[in-house]
Amino acid sequence: MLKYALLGFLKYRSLTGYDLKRIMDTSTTNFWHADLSQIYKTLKTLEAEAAITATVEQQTERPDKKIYTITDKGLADLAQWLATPLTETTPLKEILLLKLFFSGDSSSTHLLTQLRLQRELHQQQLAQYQQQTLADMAENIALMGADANDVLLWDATRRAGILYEEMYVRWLDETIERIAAQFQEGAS
Amino acid sequence: MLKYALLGFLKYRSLTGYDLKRIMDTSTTNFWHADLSQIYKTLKTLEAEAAITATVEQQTERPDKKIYTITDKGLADLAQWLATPLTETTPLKEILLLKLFFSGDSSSTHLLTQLRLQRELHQQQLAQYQQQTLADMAENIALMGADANDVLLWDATRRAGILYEEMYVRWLDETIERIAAQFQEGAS
DNA sequence: AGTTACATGTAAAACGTTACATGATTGT
DNA sequence: ACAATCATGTAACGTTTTACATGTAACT
Repeated sequence: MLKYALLGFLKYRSLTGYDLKRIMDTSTTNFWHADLSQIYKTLKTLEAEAAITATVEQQTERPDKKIYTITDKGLADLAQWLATPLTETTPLKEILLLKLFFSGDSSSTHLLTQLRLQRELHQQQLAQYQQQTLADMAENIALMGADANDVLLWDATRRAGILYEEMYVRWLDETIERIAAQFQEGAS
Repeated sequence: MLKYALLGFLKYRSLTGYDLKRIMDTSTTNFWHADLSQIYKTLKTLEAEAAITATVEQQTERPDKKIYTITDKGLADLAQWLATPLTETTPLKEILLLKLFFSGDSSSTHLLTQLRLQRELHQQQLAQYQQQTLADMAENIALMGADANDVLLWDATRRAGILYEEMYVRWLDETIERIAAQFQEGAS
Protein backbone atom coordinates (compact mmCIF):
# COMPACT_ATOMS: atom_id res chain seq x y z
CA MET A 1 0.00 0.00 0.00
CA LEU A 2 2.84 2.39 0.89
CA LYS A 3 4.05 1.69 -2.61
CA TYR A 4 1.02 3.46 -4.06
CA ALA A 5 1.27 6.34 -1.63
CA LEU A 6 4.84 6.98 -2.82
CA LEU A 7 3.81 6.72 -6.47
CA GLY A 8 0.92 9.06 -5.74
CA PHE A 9 3.26 11.74 -4.47
CA LEU A 10 5.86 11.16 -7.17
CA LYS A 11 3.21 11.74 -9.81
CA TYR A 12 3.18 15.41 -8.80
CA ARG A 13 6.95 15.82 -8.82
CA SER A 14 10.26 14.02 -8.37
CA LEU A 15 11.31 13.69 -4.75
CA THR A 16 13.84 12.08 -2.42
CA GLY A 17 12.98 9.57 0.29
CA TYR A 18 13.53 12.24 2.87
CA ASP A 19 11.13 14.61 1.05
CA LEU A 20 8.50 11.89 0.89
CA LYS A 21 8.72 11.32 4.62
CA ARG A 22 8.30 15.03 5.30
CA ILE A 23 5.33 15.37 2.94
CA MET A 24 3.58 12.29 4.32
CA ASP A 25 4.04 13.62 7.84
CA THR A 26 2.19 16.80 6.89
CA SER A 27 -0.59 15.27 4.81
CA THR A 28 -1.47 11.57 4.99
CA THR A 29 -0.02 10.69 8.36
CA ASN A 30 -3.43 10.63 10.05
CA PHE A 31 -4.69 7.80 7.85
CA TRP A 32 -1.42 6.44 6.43
CA HIS A 33 2.02 6.78 7.95
CA ALA A 34 5.43 5.26 7.33
CA ASP A 35 8.86 5.16 8.83
CA LEU A 36 11.85 6.56 6.93
CA SER A 37 13.64 3.23 6.71
CA GLN A 38 10.48 1.66 5.38
CA ILE A 39 10.20 4.40 2.74
CA TYR A 40 13.79 3.81 1.63
CA LYS A 41 13.15 0.09 1.39
CA THR A 42 9.95 0.55 -0.61
CA LEU A 43 11.67 3.00 -2.98
CA LYS A 44 14.28 0.35 -3.66
CA THR A 45 11.56 -2.16 -4.47
CA LEU A 46 9.80 0.31 -6.75
CA GLU A 47 13.05 1.00 -8.55
CA ALA A 48 13.58 -2.73 -9.05
CA GLU A 49 10.07 -2.92 -10.50
CA ALA A 50 10.94 -0.07 -12.88
CA ALA A 51 8.08 2.00 -11.51
CA ILE A 52 10.52 4.77 -10.61
CA THR A 53 14.05 5.80 -11.60
CA ALA A 54 16.71 7.46 -9.49
CA THR A 55 19.14 10.29 -10.24
CA VAL A 56 21.82 11.34 -7.81
CA GLU A 57 22.33 15.02 -7.15
CA GLN A 58 25.75 15.81 -5.76
CA GLN A 59 25.82 18.17 -2.83
CA THR A 60 28.84 19.58 -1.08
CA GLU A 61 27.59 20.59 2.35
CA ARG A 62 24.91 17.93 2.67
CA PRO A 63 24.84 14.25 1.76
CA ASP A 64 24.09 13.58 -1.90
CA LYS A 65 20.41 13.41 -2.82
CA LYS A 66 18.80 10.51 -4.60
CA ILE A 67 15.88 11.95 -6.51
CA TYR A 68 13.20 9.54 -7.64
CA THR A 69 11.05 10.07 -10.74
CA ILE A 70 7.96 8.08 -11.65
CA THR A 71 8.10 6.13 -14.93
CA ASP A 72 5.30 5.30 -17.37
CA LYS A 73 5.07 1.92 -15.73
CA GLY A 74 4.75 3.60 -12.34
CA LEU A 75 2.00 5.86 -13.64
CA ALA A 76 0.19 2.84 -15.06
CA ASP A 77 0.51 0.90 -11.78
CA LEU A 78 -0.86 3.86 -9.85
CA ALA A 79 -3.73 4.39 -12.30
CA GLN A 80 -4.65 0.74 -12.08
CA TRP A 81 -4.70 0.82 -8.30
CA LEU A 82 -6.88 3.92 -8.31
CA ALA A 83 -9.24 2.38 -10.84
CA THR A 84 -9.77 -0.80 -8.80
CA PRO A 85 -12.79 -0.39 -6.51
CA LEU A 86 -12.47 -1.28 -2.84
CA THR A 87 -14.91 -4.09 -2.21
CA GLU A 88 -14.12 -4.29 1.49
CA THR A 89 -13.65 -1.90 4.35
CA THR A 90 -10.32 -1.50 6.09
CA PRO A 91 -10.45 -3.51 9.33
CA LEU A 92 -9.65 -1.56 12.46
CA LYS A 93 -6.90 -2.38 14.94
CA GLU A 94 -7.51 -0.47 18.14
CA ILE A 95 -5.29 -1.30 21.08
CA LEU A 96 -7.47 0.58 23.57
CA LEU A 97 -10.54 -1.49 22.70
CA LEU A 98 -8.52 -4.70 22.94
CA LYS A 99 -7.26 -3.75 26.36
CA LEU A 100 -10.66 -2.67 27.54
CA PHE A 101 -12.15 -5.95 26.40
CA PHE A 102 -9.88 -7.84 28.81
CA SER A 103 -10.05 -5.38 31.71
CA GLY A 104 -12.94 -6.90 33.63
CA ASP A 105 -10.69 -7.51 36.63
CA SER A 106 -9.12 -4.05 36.69
CA SER A 107 -10.15 -1.47 39.25
CA SER A 108 -12.50 1.23 38.08
CA THR A 109 -10.04 3.93 39.11
CA HIS A 110 -7.34 2.38 36.96
CA LEU A 111 -9.71 2.09 34.01
CA LEU A 112 -10.97 5.62 34.40
CA THR A 113 -7.44 7.00 34.54
CA GLN A 114 -6.56 5.24 31.31
CA LEU A 115 -9.70 6.35 29.55
CA ARG A 116 -9.28 9.96 30.65
CA LEU A 117 -5.73 9.98 29.36
CA GLN A 118 -6.95 8.70 26.01
CA ARG A 119 -9.66 11.33 26.02
CA GLU A 120 -7.06 14.03 26.40
CA LEU A 121 -4.97 12.63 23.54
CA HIS A 122 -7.94 12.41 21.19
CA GLN A 123 -9.10 15.86 22.21
CA GLN A 124 -5.68 17.21 21.31
CA GLN A 125 -5.72 15.46 17.96
CA LEU A 126 -9.17 16.91 17.28
CA ALA A 127 -8.01 20.42 18.12
CA GLN A 128 -5.10 19.99 15.75
CA TYR A 129 -7.35 18.98 12.86
CA GLN A 130 -9.71 21.85 13.57
CA GLN A 131 -6.93 24.42 13.59
CA GLN A 132 -5.57 23.22 10.27
CA THR A 133 -6.73 25.75 7.74
CA LEU A 134 -6.12 26.05 4.02
CA ALA A 135 -3.19 28.29 4.88
CA ASP A 136 -1.48 25.37 6.59
CA MET A 137 -2.00 23.25 3.52
CA ALA A 138 -0.67 26.02 1.28
CA GLU A 139 2.90 24.79 1.47
CA ASN A 140 2.01 21.33 0.24
CA ILE A 141 -0.41 22.72 -2.33
CA ALA A 142 2.33 24.90 -3.81
CA LEU A 143 4.97 22.19 -3.62
CA MET A 144 2.78 19.61 -5.33
CA GLY A 145 1.02 21.99 -7.70
CA ALA A 146 -2.36 20.83 -6.44
CA ASP A 147 -5.54 21.89 -8.18
CA ALA A 148 -9.09 22.49 -6.89
CA ASN A 149 -9.98 18.79 -7.02
CA ASP A 150 -6.90 17.83 -5.03
CA VAL A 151 -7.72 20.41 -2.38
CA LEU A 152 -11.34 19.22 -2.19
CA LEU A 153 -10.22 15.64 -1.61
CA TRP A 154 -7.43 16.54 0.78
CA ASP A 155 -9.89 18.52 2.82
CA ALA A 156 -12.27 15.56 2.85
CA THR A 157 -9.56 13.46 4.51
CA ARG A 158 -9.04 16.19 7.10
CA ARG A 159 -12.78 16.28 7.67
CA ALA A 160 -12.72 12.50 8.23
CA GLY A 161 -10.12 13.09 10.93
CA ILE A 162 -12.34 15.62 12.66
CA LEU A 163 -15.39 13.35 12.63
CA TYR A 164 -13.32 10.40 13.82
CA GLU A 165 -11.85 12.24 16.79
CA GLU A 166 -15.20 13.79 17.71
CA MET A 167 -16.72 10.32 17.68
CA TYR A 168 -13.87 8.92 19.74
CA VAL A 169 -14.17 11.60 22.43
CA ARG A 170 -17.93 11.10 22.57
CA TRP A 171 -17.49 7.35 22.98
CA LEU A 172 -14.89 7.84 25.72
CA ASP A 173 -17.19 10.22 27.62
CA GLU A 174 -20.01 7.72 27.40
CA THR A 175 -17.80 4.83 28.46
CA ILE A 176 -16.24 6.77 31.33
CA GLU A 177 -19.70 7.59 32.62
CA ARG A 178 -20.89 4.00 32.44
CA ILE A 179 -17.85 2.64 34.20
CA ALA A 180 -18.06 5.31 36.89
CA ALA A 181 -21.70 4.39 37.48
CA GLN A 182 -21.82 0.63 37.09
CA PHE A 183 -18.43 -0.97 37.46
CA GLN A 184 -18.26 -3.37 40.42
CA GLU A 185 -15.05 -3.51 42.37
CA GLY A 186 -13.75 -7.05 42.22
CA ALA A 187 -13.68 -9.49 45.08
CA SER A 188 -11.26 -11.59 43.03
CA MET B 1 -0.45 -7.50 20.61
CA LEU B 2 -2.16 -10.67 19.44
CA LYS B 3 -0.12 -12.34 22.13
CA TYR B 4 -2.06 -10.49 24.81
CA ALA B 5 -5.38 -11.11 23.14
CA LEU B 6 -4.69 -14.85 23.28
CA LEU B 7 -3.57 -14.66 26.91
CA GLY B 8 -6.70 -12.62 27.66
CA PHE B 9 -8.95 -15.38 26.38
CA LEU B 10 -6.91 -18.18 27.92
CA LYS B 11 -7.30 -16.54 31.30
CA TYR B 12 -10.97 -17.50 31.22
CA ARG B 13 -10.38 -21.10 30.17
CA SER B 14 -8.03 -23.44 28.30
CA LEU B 15 -8.60 -23.45 24.56
CA THR B 16 -7.17 -24.69 21.25
CA GLY B 17 -5.94 -22.45 18.43
CA TYR B 18 -9.06 -23.27 16.51
CA ASP B 19 -11.26 -22.27 19.47
CA LEU B 20 -9.40 -18.99 19.83
CA LYS B 21 -9.99 -18.15 16.20
CA ARG B 22 -13.70 -18.85 16.52
CA ILE B 23 -14.04 -16.79 19.69
CA MET B 24 -12.11 -13.85 18.28
CA ASP B 25 -14.30 -13.91 15.18
CA THR B 26 -17.37 -13.50 17.36
CA SER B 27 -16.03 -10.93 19.80
CA THR B 28 -12.93 -8.83 19.06
CA THR B 29 -12.79 -9.10 15.29
CA ASN B 30 -14.12 -5.57 14.78
CA PHE B 31 -11.18 -3.99 16.56
CA TRP B 32 -8.67 -6.85 16.57
CA HIS B 33 -8.58 -9.76 14.15
CA ALA B 34 -6.12 -12.52 13.33
CA ASP B 35 -5.62 -15.28 10.87
CA LEU B 36 -5.53 -18.92 12.01
CA SER B 37 -1.95 -19.46 10.90
CA GLN B 38 -0.92 -16.35 12.78
CA ILE B 39 -2.68 -17.62 15.89
CA TYR B 40 -0.88 -20.98 15.68
CA LYS B 41 2.45 -19.23 15.28
CA THR B 42 1.82 -16.88 18.20
CA LEU B 43 0.75 -19.80 20.40
CA LYS B 44 4.05 -21.47 19.60
CA THR B 45 5.90 -18.32 20.64
CA LEU B 46 3.90 -18.06 23.85
CA GLU B 47 4.67 -21.68 24.65
CA ALA B 48 8.38 -21.04 24.11
CA GLU B 49 8.10 -18.09 26.50
CA ALA B 50 6.47 -20.38 29.07
CA ALA B 51 3.40 -18.15 29.17
CA ILE B 52 1.21 -21.11 28.19
CA THR B 53 1.49 -24.91 28.24
CA ALA B 54 -0.02 -27.39 25.84
CA THR B 55 -1.75 -30.73 26.39
CA VAL B 56 -2.76 -32.97 23.54
CA GLU B 57 -6.20 -34.51 23.59
CA GLN B 58 -6.41 -37.58 21.41
CA GLN B 59 -9.46 -37.78 19.16
CA THR B 60 -10.44 -40.61 16.89
CA GLU B 61 -12.74 -39.02 14.34
CA ARG B 62 -11.15 -35.58 14.32
CA PRO B 63 -7.55 -34.45 14.37
CA ASP B 64 -6.02 -34.42 17.83
CA LYS B 65 -6.56 -31.24 19.82
CA LYS B 66 -3.79 -29.19 21.33
CA ILE B 67 -5.26 -27.46 24.35
CA TYR B 68 -3.40 -24.46 25.70
CA THR B 69 -3.46 -23.38 29.33
CA ILE B 70 -2.16 -20.09 30.70
CA THR B 71 0.69 -20.33 33.23
CA ASP B 72 1.48 -18.05 36.18
CA LYS B 73 4.02 -16.33 33.97
CA GLY B 74 1.33 -15.84 31.33
CA LEU B 75 -1.03 -14.37 33.91
CA ALA B 76 1.72 -12.04 35.09
CA ASP B 77 2.55 -10.94 31.53
CA LEU B 78 -1.10 -10.22 30.85
CA ALA B 79 -1.55 -8.33 34.11
CA GLN B 80 1.49 -6.24 33.36
CA TRP B 81 0.22 -5.34 29.92
CA LEU B 82 -3.18 -4.38 31.30
CA ALA B 83 -1.55 -2.27 34.00
CA THR B 84 0.58 -0.28 31.57
CA PRO B 85 -1.26 2.87 30.49
CA LEU B 86 -1.50 3.69 26.79
CA THR B 87 0.25 7.00 26.34
CA GLU B 88 -0.51 7.19 22.62
CA THR B 89 -3.47 6.64 20.38
CA THR B 90 -3.52 3.84 17.83
CA PRO B 91 -2.71 5.36 14.43
CA LEU B 92 -5.27 4.69 11.71
CA LYS B 93 -4.59 2.99 8.40
CA GLU B 94 -7.48 3.64 6.07
CA ILE B 95 -7.07 2.55 2.48
CA LEU B 96 -10.11 4.49 1.28
CA LEU B 97 -8.71 7.78 2.56
CA LEU B 98 -5.34 7.05 0.99
CA LYS B 99 -6.96 6.35 -2.35
CA LEU B 100 -9.18 9.37 -2.14
CA PHE B 101 -6.20 11.57 -1.37
CA PHE B 102 -4.63 10.66 -4.72
CA SER B 103 -7.82 10.66 -6.79
CA GLY B 104 -7.76 14.25 -8.02
CA ASP B 105 -7.57 13.07 -11.62
CA SER B 106 -10.36 10.50 -11.39
CA SER B 107 -13.78 11.16 -12.84
CA SER B 108 -16.49 12.17 -10.41
CA THR B 109 -18.66 9.25 -11.52
CA HIS B 110 -15.89 6.80 -10.72
CA LEU B 111 -15.30 8.39 -7.34
CA LEU B 112 -18.98 8.49 -6.49
CA THR B 113 -19.40 4.82 -7.40
CA GLN B 114 -16.55 3.86 -5.10
CA LEU B 115 -17.83 5.98 -2.25
CA ARG B 116 -21.39 4.66 -2.58
CA LEU B 117 -20.09 1.10 -2.48
CA GLN B 118 -18.18 1.88 0.71
CA ARG B 119 -21.29 3.50 2.12
CA GLU B 120 -23.21 0.31 1.59
CA LEU B 121 -20.53 -1.78 3.25
CA HIS B 122 -20.34 0.47 6.30
CA GLN B 123 -24.12 0.64 6.50
CA GLN B 124 -24.22 -3.16 6.59
CA GLN B 125 -21.59 -3.28 9.30
CA LEU B 126 -23.58 -0.76 11.31
CA ALA B 127 -26.76 -2.79 10.99
CA GLN B 128 -24.91 -5.86 12.17
CA TYR B 129 -23.65 -4.11 15.31
CA GLN B 130 -27.09 -2.75 16.05
CA GLN B 131 -28.75 -6.14 15.77
CA GLN B 132 -26.26 -7.72 18.14
CA THR B 133 -28.09 -8.08 21.41
CA LEU B 134 -27.07 -9.57 24.70
CA ALA B 135 -28.65 -12.81 23.54
CA ASP B 136 -26.07 -13.05 20.76
CA MET B 137 -23.31 -12.55 23.27
CA ALA B 138 -24.81 -15.18 25.54
CA GLU B 139 -22.84 -18.01 23.97
CA ASN B 140 -19.51 -16.32 24.61
CA ILE B 141 -20.62 -15.16 28.04
CA ALA B 142 -21.45 -18.72 29.02
CA LEU B 143 -18.35 -20.20 27.41
CA MET B 144 -16.03 -17.74 29.09
CA GLY B 145 -17.92 -17.45 32.35
CA ALA B 146 -18.09 -13.68 32.01
CA ASP B 147 -19.33 -11.49 34.83
CA ALA B 148 -21.18 -8.16 34.87
CA ASN B 149 -17.98 -6.15 34.44
CA ASP B 150 -16.93 -8.20 31.42
CA VAL B 151 -20.32 -7.71 29.82
CA LEU B 152 -20.22 -3.97 30.48
CA LEU B 153 -16.83 -3.66 28.80
CA TRP B 154 -17.69 -5.98 25.93
CA ASP B 155 -20.76 -3.91 25.26
CA ALA B 156 -18.64 -0.74 25.31
CA THR B 157 -16.55 -2.15 22.44
CA ARG B 158 -19.73 -2.95 20.51
CA ARG B 159 -20.92 0.58 21.15
CA ALA B 160 -17.63 1.89 19.77
CA GLY B 161 -18.34 -0.07 16.60
CA ILE B 162 -21.75 1.53 16.26
CA LEU B 163 -20.44 5.05 16.73
CA TYR B 164 -17.58 4.40 14.33
CA GLU B 165 -19.82 3.11 11.55
CA GLU B 166 -22.36 5.89 12.07
CA MET B 167 -19.56 8.41 11.80
CA TYR B 168 -18.19 6.73 8.68
CA VAL B 169 -21.56 6.73 6.90
CA ARG B 170 -22.08 10.37 7.81
CA TRP B 171 -18.67 11.30 6.44
CA LEU B 172 -19.32 9.37 3.24
CA ASP B 173 -22.66 11.13 2.73
CA GLU B 174 -21.03 14.48 3.24
CA THR B 175 -18.15 13.67 0.91
CA ILE B 176 -20.42 12.23 -1.77
CA GLU B 177 -22.43 15.44 -1.70
CA ARG B 178 -19.39 17.65 -1.99
CA ILE B 179 -17.93 15.72 -4.85
CA ALA B 180 -21.26 15.64 -6.68
CA ALA B 181 -21.53 19.42 -6.30
CA GLN B 182 -17.99 20.66 -6.75
CA PHE B 183 -15.77 18.18 -8.52
CA GLN B 184 -14.44 19.50 -11.85
CA GLU B 185 -14.09 17.01 -14.67
CA GLY B 186 -10.48 16.96 -15.71
CA ALA B 187 -9.10 18.32 -18.95
CA SER B 188 -5.95 16.33 -18.30
C1' DA C 1 -20.80 -33.88 -5.82
C1' DG C 2 -19.32 -29.91 -3.41
C1' DT C 3 -18.98 -27.09 0.64
C1' DT C 4 -18.54 -26.28 5.52
C1' DA C 5 -16.81 -27.55 10.06
C1' DC C 6 -13.25 -29.53 12.52
C1' DA C 7 -8.13 -29.35 13.52
C1' DT C 8 -3.48 -29.03 12.71
C1' DG C 9 0.30 -26.73 10.73
C1' DT C 10 4.53 -25.09 7.14
C1' DA C 11 6.71 -21.91 3.77
C1' DA C 12 7.40 -17.81 1.59
C1' DA C 13 6.67 -13.29 0.99
C1' DA C 14 5.36 -8.80 2.39
C1' DC C 15 5.16 -5.32 5.59
C1' DG C 16 6.67 -2.71 9.61
C1' DT C 17 9.55 -1.29 13.67
C1' DT C 18 13.76 -0.41 16.22
C1' DA C 19 18.37 0.20 16.65
C1' DC C 20 22.57 1.43 14.64
C1' DA C 21 25.92 4.18 11.65
C1' DT C 22 27.65 8.49 9.41
C1' DG C 23 28.52 13.45 9.29
C1' DA C 24 27.93 18.58 8.51
C1' DT C 25 25.16 22.68 9.68
C1' DT C 26 21.92 25.38 12.16
C1' DG C 27 19.38 26.72 16.10
C1' DT C 28 18.74 26.92 21.49
C1' DA D 1 27.09 21.84 24.78
C1' DC D 2 22.99 19.61 22.91
C1' DA D 3 19.30 18.88 19.89
C1' DA D 4 17.30 19.32 15.42
C1' DT D 5 17.51 19.30 10.41
C1' DC D 6 19.30 17.43 6.41
C1' DA D 7 20.27 12.89 3.94
C1' DT D 8 21.49 8.40 3.26
C1' DG D 9 21.04 3.70 4.44
C1' DT D 10 21.78 -1.46 6.84
C1' DA D 11 20.65 -5.21 10.13
C1' DA D 12 17.88 -7.55 13.01
C1' DC D 13 13.74 -8.44 14.51
C1' DG D 14 8.82 -8.90 14.65
C1' DT D 15 4.23 -9.11 12.58
C1' DT D 16 0.93 -10.21 9.09
C1' DT D 17 -0.72 -12.22 4.90
C1' DT D 18 -1.22 -15.71 1.37
C1' DA D 19 -0.77 -20.00 -0.33
C1' DC D 20 -0.19 -24.73 0.38
C1' DA D 21 -0.93 -29.41 2.67
C1' DT D 22 -3.73 -33.08 5.12
C1' DG D 23 -7.87 -35.66 6.23
C1' DT D 24 -12.64 -36.96 8.22
C1' DA D 25 -17.51 -36.14 8.86
C1' DA D 26 -21.64 -33.79 8.29
C1' DC D 27 -24.59 -31.04 5.62
C1' DT D 28 -26.81 -29.37 1.12
